Amino acid sequence: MRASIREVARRAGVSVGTVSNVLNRPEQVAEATRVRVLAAIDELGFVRNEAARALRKGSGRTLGVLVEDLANPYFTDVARGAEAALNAGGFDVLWCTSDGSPEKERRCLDFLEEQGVSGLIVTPVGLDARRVARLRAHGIPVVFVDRRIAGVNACSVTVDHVAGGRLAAEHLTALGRHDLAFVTAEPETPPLRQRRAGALRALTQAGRTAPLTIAEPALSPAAGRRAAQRLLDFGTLPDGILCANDLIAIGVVNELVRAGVKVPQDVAVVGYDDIELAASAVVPLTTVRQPRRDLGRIATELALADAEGRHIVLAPELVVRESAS
Amino acid sequence: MRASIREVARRAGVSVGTVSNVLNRPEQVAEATRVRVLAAIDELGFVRNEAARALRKGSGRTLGVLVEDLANPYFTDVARGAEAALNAGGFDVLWCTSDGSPEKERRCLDFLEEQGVSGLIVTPVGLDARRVARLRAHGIPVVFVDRRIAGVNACSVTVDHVAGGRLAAEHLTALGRHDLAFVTAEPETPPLRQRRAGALRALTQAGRTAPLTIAEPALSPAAGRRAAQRLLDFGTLPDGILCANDLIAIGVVNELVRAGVKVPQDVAVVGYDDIELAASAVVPLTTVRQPRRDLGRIATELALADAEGRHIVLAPELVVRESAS
DNA sequence: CCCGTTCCGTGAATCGTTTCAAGGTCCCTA
DNA sequence: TAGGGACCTTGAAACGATTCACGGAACGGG
Repeated sequence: MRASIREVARRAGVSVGTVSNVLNRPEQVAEATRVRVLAAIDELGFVRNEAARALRKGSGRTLGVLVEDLANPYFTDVARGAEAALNAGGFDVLWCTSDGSPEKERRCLDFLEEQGVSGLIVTPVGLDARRVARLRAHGIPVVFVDRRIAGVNACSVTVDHVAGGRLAAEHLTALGRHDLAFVTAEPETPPLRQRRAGALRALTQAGRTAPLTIAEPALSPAAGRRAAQRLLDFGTLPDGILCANDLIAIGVVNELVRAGVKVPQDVAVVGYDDIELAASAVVPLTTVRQPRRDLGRIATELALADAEGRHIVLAPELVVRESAS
Repeated sequence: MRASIREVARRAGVSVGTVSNVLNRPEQVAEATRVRVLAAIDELGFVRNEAARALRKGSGRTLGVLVEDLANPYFTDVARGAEAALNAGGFDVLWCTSDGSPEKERRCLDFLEEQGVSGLIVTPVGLDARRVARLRAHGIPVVFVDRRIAGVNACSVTVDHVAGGRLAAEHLTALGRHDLAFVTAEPETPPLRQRRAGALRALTQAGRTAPLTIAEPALSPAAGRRAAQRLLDFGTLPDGILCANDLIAIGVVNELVRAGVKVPQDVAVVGYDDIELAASAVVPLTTVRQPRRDLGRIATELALADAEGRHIVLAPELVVRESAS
């Protein structure tokens, strides 16, 4: 069915070792032989059997990337950053999504471990220290991205979300907005909690009252719309809204605009992430940019270098557009 | 480093064959033995080496899914439909993205073939008949999804985009909109061309003039905004706009709303895909829904069944919301 | 008590590739 | 012409799981 290295060897009139050399160390093979072997490979449509190669070499040339949700552009960008860096290093990526479920996360880890990945990049959901220890014991370096898990000994690349929340809050107060609301998702993952904590800290340090917090069950535009509806129903609107991410912020802005509320004149809105959509929203979104591709790239480098106990924290950056200016 | 089946066998005091039986045919192993083996597996943290298994069995338990762009929610949903169906069948998915580049598509196919996938689901970009023939000769069934390639003998699952374009156009004319524009991307992939052709045919059949066509280099909200700007610059707006997909439509609507144009009163806008964002746009989007998860699911079933020459065409459905009503 | 069955477990062969010690040519130099 | 490199090529031993023909044990019926 599928030609093996042995048949290529027979067709080219050489030994299997030579074919392998052509594949892996072409410079050690005489020009004439190499040409003959390559011709045989082409004629037979030979494709290397990666399973056999991985078995022999002890580990593959793939890295596992396990993110929470590929429908969220934030993760897609992290993933792309990782992929670019990996391809440059001659590796390929095995993608998995946990969909936020510890159960599915476990299944994905099983899969990736069985596949013999030589490293793992994860946005952890329910991952425990024991599992990570086993992975490391099996020679698979683990790098956390976007968030860490307390007490687990693995590298991580994160963004300083506390600083990000602070940036957002300080921007709104600098604009003279003091009656604020914070829209987040429930249950709150650590990054979301940190953003809110950063904002809160900035406000209390400035002697302001804590913002009203509204939680919706998802991080989607639909959730944002519902949150804005709830605010509208209260009768009295805040003059500034901090959102846990851009998708929610887009929903909030859409609902406000629809209700005839002027953004930013009546209510200023700040998002988080700076996804591509943010700039082309009805009212271009002021937001806190995360260096997403860098997250992916650096995580990859740590994983490939099999680094120990390094924790990289990247700085977020405020991007001012019209929705809060 | 990583325990093998042999060490498990030694620890449990049985032969490797028995361990393999516990793993693959547990009912054929006596209760007491099985318990002992499972305990050994647990103590050693044994994980099956999929490379060895795949090598011996001749092919893995994975399917390759190669889509154009995971950042487009359309593909994410197709992908999810496929994953759900695959997991149900005991398979796992290897994701790849071609980013619309034939070169990257080739690399991904090489990768997937080396990995020994037992089937392939592809939104083809530059795939030629020869390559597909080779894949089939290697025992890998290929299923095209979203679009087909002329003259290539492979199963396909597509949506009737001509009918979809027609639905959109007829809806606008039924609303009394006769001065239309069509916003698309350049270069136009077959599905886009078909949508436009369907719309055009519906209009000419109704004795209407062809719509003005505007092409932008991408299928993004940013592109939609630019297209709308160009329309605004013309001075005289159409009263209906057909968009090649929802992402573009969202950009168009956003820009129009920003410019003070009333949607749908002044200009009605119709999208295509019915992605999640469509329903929570500033003006909820009237659009043509594609059964995306069904696309993924059916493609999976065809691939697993190793079907021959079947071409499934699914029907699109008009979803009327506020942007054109 | 013997034979047939059923139930479990064994161990060696096998998958396709990589690796490496060993051997073979050829050429250059002394 | 012998000796020594440099350069190529070979062949066999792994890697770890699966499979299967075979054999031992236990049991029941005649």
